[in-house]
Amino acid sequence: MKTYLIGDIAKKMNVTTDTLRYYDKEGLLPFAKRDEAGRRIFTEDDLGYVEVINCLKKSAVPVKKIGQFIEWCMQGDQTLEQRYDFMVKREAALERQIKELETQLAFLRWKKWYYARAKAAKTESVNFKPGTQRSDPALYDHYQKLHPASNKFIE
Amino acid sequence: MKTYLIGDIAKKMNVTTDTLRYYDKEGLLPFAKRDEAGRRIFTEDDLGYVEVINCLKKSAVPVKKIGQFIEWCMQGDQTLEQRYDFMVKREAALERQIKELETQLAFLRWKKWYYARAKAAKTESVNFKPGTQRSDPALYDHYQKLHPASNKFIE
DNA sequence: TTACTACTTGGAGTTAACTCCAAGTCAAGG
DNA sequence: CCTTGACTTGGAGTTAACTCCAAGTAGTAA
Repeated sequence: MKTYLIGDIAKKMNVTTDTLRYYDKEGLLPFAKRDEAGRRIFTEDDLGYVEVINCLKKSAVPVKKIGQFIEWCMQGDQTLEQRYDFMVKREAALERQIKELETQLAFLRWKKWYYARAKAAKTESVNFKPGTQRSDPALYDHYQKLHPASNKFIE
Repeated sequence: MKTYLIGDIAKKMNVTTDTLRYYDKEGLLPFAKRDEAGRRIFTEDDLGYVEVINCLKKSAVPVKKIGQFIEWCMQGDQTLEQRYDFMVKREAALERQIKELETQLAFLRWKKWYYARAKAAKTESVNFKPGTQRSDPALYDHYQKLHPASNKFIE
């Protein structure tokens, strides 16, 4: 059966071998066996775990929590409930995070428009509320009319 | 004119006053003046900067980069180009990040479905490719037919 | 007036996630 | 057979972003 060394996995995950050894120390790779030379070997089966670790990492799940999940995987069928609950919680957390980022994106786009307008006038003051140094609320209203909320999901 | 102390801003941003003093040390709050007692005072005008800092923080922009942006703000109209470019880059980065998270969310949902199925059977082995310990590719195909890609944007 | 907060500074400590290094082992290619 | 490169361990160092003192001052409410 095809096996992989730590460097192969590093390439797949786009991390360094040092990072993988750190993950191993933290309990993320208990499934890795060793060959006669003491080198970590990964099987085709292990790639499934690697994929999960990668996904959780990219979803900003802390290493310790990933370790907990992998530990459950090692314990077999008695932890199916925990693993399901884990996925439910992560799904909810990620949905929240994406919504949060959508909000920030909308703000960034308003600021981009704001600076485009200031740049065209060669002065930020065209955006100010008369007699102040801060953005005119009427300008934001105007922006919102020009840019009705997009990025709505198809349900 | 209405002014604010550090604690007021902390409440608005939902951070501690220690965190705000750390931000000040890092150059994020150069607009803050001091009262006779040496306390930082924030004006209505400053709230605009606070809002931007908050947005960039939530978008995972490092403190140093936020500091650079605020510095440009302090330099006036000669940096409008940089500030516009900054917003363009941040918009693109955030769009990329959201797309990445959408991908991970899709994976998490598949795994949730996978564990729901395993849980119902009281054993993960119902999901395995016969003769192996890993997920049957045919199962994933099946899942994809049941769950056609949603979360597409309205353009 | 007295107590109670909220603020000030400087600086030390913490945590997560790497990142790097030294010294050594092993295997495959020429 | 020898070199080269990939691996091994243990452990130290780094970075970002806080987080937590201690010691002191200043404004507010009873």
